Amino acid sequence: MPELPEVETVVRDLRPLLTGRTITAVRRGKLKLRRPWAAAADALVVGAAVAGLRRRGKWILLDLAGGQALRVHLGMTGQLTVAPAAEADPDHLHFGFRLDGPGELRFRDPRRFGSVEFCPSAADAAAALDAVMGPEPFGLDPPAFRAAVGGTGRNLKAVLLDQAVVAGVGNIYADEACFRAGLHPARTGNSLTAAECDRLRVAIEAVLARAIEGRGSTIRDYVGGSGLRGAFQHEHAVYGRAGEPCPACAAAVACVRLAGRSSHYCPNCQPETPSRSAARAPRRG
DNA sequence: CTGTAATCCTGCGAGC
DNA sequence: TGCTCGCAGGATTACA
Repeated sequence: MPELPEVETVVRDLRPLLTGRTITAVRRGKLKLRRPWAAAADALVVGAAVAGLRRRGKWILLDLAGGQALRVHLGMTGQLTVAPAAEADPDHLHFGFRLDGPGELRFRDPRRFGSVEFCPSAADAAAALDAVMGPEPFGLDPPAFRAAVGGTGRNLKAVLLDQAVVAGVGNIYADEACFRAGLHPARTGNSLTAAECDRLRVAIEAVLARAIEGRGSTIRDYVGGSGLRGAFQHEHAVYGRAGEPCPACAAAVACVRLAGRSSHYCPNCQPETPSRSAARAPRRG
């Protein structure tokens, strides 16, 4: 499932492949995606050069030289790749942007939770994202983070999934961050001490940075912009490992439902009722 | 302010 | 082996 590290990997892969290239034709599938593509946008995109790519949370903004943008969300199973134009179409292909030269930018998405939209103004599109999304999770402001987490009675899982608190965290990295911080995901934000808030903030940044280094987690469908799979799933401490031993203490990883999502944790390293002896972050090796 | 659940969707694995 | 069924979940919305 593409979360921040996966989306960042796609952007980094695609940037050198797309920047400076011109879109020469647009192919579109018939099936609807999560958000609509305006039919009139086909003509506006053809002839446009790609000025750059950026990521905001789990969103991708593909800037065009004329000041417009394509806004992409990978949803659950979206794949945004550059492939040889001569390569046969895969199933579930929804967009093909032919480029000058041999390549084609393709959007494939079996489950169709993703979207590709044309934005007349890249600046407006970026501002719209900023308006609803919290800060990027690198270089978070400690007091602001403490205020956001400590000021709510929601559980940590819900808080971390809330894009308005921190942008880009999804189910996998919410669980992994809680594990690294030694915090039970059912703890409420306002039950955390300042030190625990700080630990959580550091854990979020660390796990996301490490996951980017591993090119993200490929659970099922995810691939980067060049079609390569991720490797960070091999480093998951708790996500998807219910019943398996905790890497820190070998206790069986537990799975409960929080905020409507499966939530994995170590009952030993992440006690629900914090005690002084157990309130230490587990080590990962 | 909370939480819960439905909505969108297909693939896959478990169970029989 | 083939069927059904439940689950996976990002963002949004409705409702309790």
